[in-house]
Amino acid sequence: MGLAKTEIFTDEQNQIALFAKVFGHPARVAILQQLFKLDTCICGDLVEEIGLAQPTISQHLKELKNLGLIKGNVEGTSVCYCIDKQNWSEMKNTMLQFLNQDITLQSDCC
Amino acid sequence: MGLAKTEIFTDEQNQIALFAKVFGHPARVAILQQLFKLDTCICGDLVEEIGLAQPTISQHLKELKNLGLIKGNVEGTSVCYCIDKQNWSEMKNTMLQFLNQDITLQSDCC
DNA sequence: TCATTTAATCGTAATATTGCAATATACAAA
DNA sequence: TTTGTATATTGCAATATTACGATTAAATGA
Repeated sequence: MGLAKTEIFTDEQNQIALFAKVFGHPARVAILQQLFKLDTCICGDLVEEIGLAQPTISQHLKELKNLGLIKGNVEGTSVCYCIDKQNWSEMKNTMLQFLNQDITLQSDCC
Repeated sequence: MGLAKTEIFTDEQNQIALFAKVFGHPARVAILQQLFKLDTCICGDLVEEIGLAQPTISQHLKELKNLGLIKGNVEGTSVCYCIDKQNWSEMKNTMLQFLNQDITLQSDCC
């Protein structure tokens, strides 16, 4: 198969999985950290910084953009990417709720 | 390829990606939510609850166990799974640090 | 012992992901 | 217009993931 049976899960479960999936590759983690670190926008310096081929970085950027976590502005021949703070915040709420499930859990059982 | 070039990333980036990857499938999200919800351990009721075949659930449980997020106790013919609170907490710290990167970010740039 | 129950493992088909070379596109400068 | 620069897209090979039927393994009960 190779494809998840999304129809049997809730929207929330699918959404969490979608967000998590995009963080499931170190290159995308590194790209996001770099964008946060520079605060200001960055272009294809990412290719040099990360150390993967340009088409590969471009592909990862596309996935991040598809989820709305980053946005890109064309500036001349180069493109300037940065974090979409609004969408990042919304994503964070969803993920935090999932991660914080343990605070209501009483005791170990096994 | 199909395999990530983990050697060019930091341990932290790879670890974040590993954790995120395991959350990147709705079935594993659902399993974890169910284990949290029941507080007490649950066995292969997960198979009925989730709606995937038994070998599929078993496979997902294995991945969660490999990362240390859950543990399983054999009880007679059945196996009782539950959250490993200690490891969950450690994972959460790592993920929270990643998700909270935005709190130091000043202003939008693009 | 033998049948039953429960869960893990094996094998495999269908599909997804990763990475990059080659190419295309879009813009700027000469 | 031509040339160069930066990025996106295409195509493809290697590998990973998902799902499940068939089987195995382990424990219980008759």
